[in-house]
Amino acid sequence: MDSSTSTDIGSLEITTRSLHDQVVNRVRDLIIEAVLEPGSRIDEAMLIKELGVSRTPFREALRTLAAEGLVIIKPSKGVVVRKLTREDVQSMLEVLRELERLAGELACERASDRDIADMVALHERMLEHYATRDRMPYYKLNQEFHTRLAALSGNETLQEMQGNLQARLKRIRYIGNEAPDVWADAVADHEDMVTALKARDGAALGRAMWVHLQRTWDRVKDRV
Amino acid sequence: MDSSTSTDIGSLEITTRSLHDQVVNRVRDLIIEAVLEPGSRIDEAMLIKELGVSRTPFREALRTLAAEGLVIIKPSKGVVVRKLTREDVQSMLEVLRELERLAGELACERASDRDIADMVALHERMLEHYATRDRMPYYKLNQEFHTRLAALSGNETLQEMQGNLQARLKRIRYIGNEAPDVWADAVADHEDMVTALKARDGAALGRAMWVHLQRTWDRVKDRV
DNA sequence: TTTTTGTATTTTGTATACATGATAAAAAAA
DNA sequence: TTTTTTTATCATGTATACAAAATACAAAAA
Repeated sequence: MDSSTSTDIGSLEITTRSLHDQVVNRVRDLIIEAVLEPGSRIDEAMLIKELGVSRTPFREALRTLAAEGLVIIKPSKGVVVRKLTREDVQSMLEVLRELERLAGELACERASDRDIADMVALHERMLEHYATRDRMPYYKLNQEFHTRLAALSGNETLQEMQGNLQARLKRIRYIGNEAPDVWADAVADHEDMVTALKARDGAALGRAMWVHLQRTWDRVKDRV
Repeated sequence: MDSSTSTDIGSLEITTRSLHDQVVNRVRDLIIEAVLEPGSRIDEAMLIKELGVSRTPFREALRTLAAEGLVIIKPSKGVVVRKLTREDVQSMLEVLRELERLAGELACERASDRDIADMVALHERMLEHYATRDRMPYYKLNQEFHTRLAALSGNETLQEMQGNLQARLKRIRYIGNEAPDVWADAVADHEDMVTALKARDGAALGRAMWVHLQRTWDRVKDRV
């Protein structure tokens, strides 16, 4: 073998992910960050030039994103970024609420002490960002908190579906956290969650997560 | 306009679905019916000849099916039909259980009297097939029962995710119904559901559906 | 002026060709 | 004979070319 691959140190591997995967992730981010605006048409010719790929992997990527519910492919018409209606958001949060409640219950049964300690540490870092009112880092850790709690459920399907809904709702959630009093409520909710998790009280954690997402809906429902 | 389109009678429109959609549905059925066996490699060259399409729509279809969780695409290696492990099935049923419980609760709130009457009628048709031990037609109506109940929830996201899990588990469920005593149990479960639905007792219906799916797991867990 | 009809242009859908990486087979070395 | 290395073959990934449909535009008729 040649010298570049002979020194095979752990995480230094060449990550030559397929173009498909790269395009999926790139375009997904563009949608989540609203660079590609909800409801707007995706100009294939323009984007493939921008991304420097051919139509084949790009169109395959759109099929994947369509299956994830982020874009709508209208046959022979084109592709538009999915625009969430009020009903869409409500139905997603209604489902996400149950998924996260279940995640909370299962996490209390299945997480290791170490896992729980990590969650507590994550929560404390969130509190620090709240103290200094650093919205963006708080927001990112918040996403991670929910993602990791889903992981602690030990249920892959749950994790997958929670991740999917979280991606679809990402922008919405960000919007919902703008008012300061709302932020304080969210922090209080998290406090309840962490308390329940430390006590491994599944029912209480499930309830806390359910309530948290119910409040999320209350917060965002007037803005969609 | 010309004469063929001037008489614009409702459902007479030309349904020239894209090759992509046709291939997705066709291959999905092949997987569900186990013509393409779990764990087996999908021979692209062979199947496109069989289906009479070119690689492009076929490969796009595989991306869609991968996103649905029915196949696994291994980069540069090929595509295999996803083989469900015991853990996969358990995690799916664990989630499906909660989704259907939620569907039951919401259906009691949101379904019209007409909807409920239709469900009861469907149930009665199922009983007839049970009386004559016609397994296949019973099985098909059973699928429809669960699908329609999800629809009555009025929650599109729930419907979508329930449909997805149902598709992934289709074969498993069929297997689970083989023993006659098991079948009797399932019928009894459905009796409880219909009773609760008629009374619009959301909590009871939710519980009945939860229990039904819990039993599904008990039935199939030794076979996967 | 407005509507209709035909035509040009653009966009989308599908097929095919080419490139790259993986696997299997054969040849060379141990 | 076994192992290694090289080479050939095949499958997959990507790009491009061609076909068909949709849209935009212009000319003709009302």
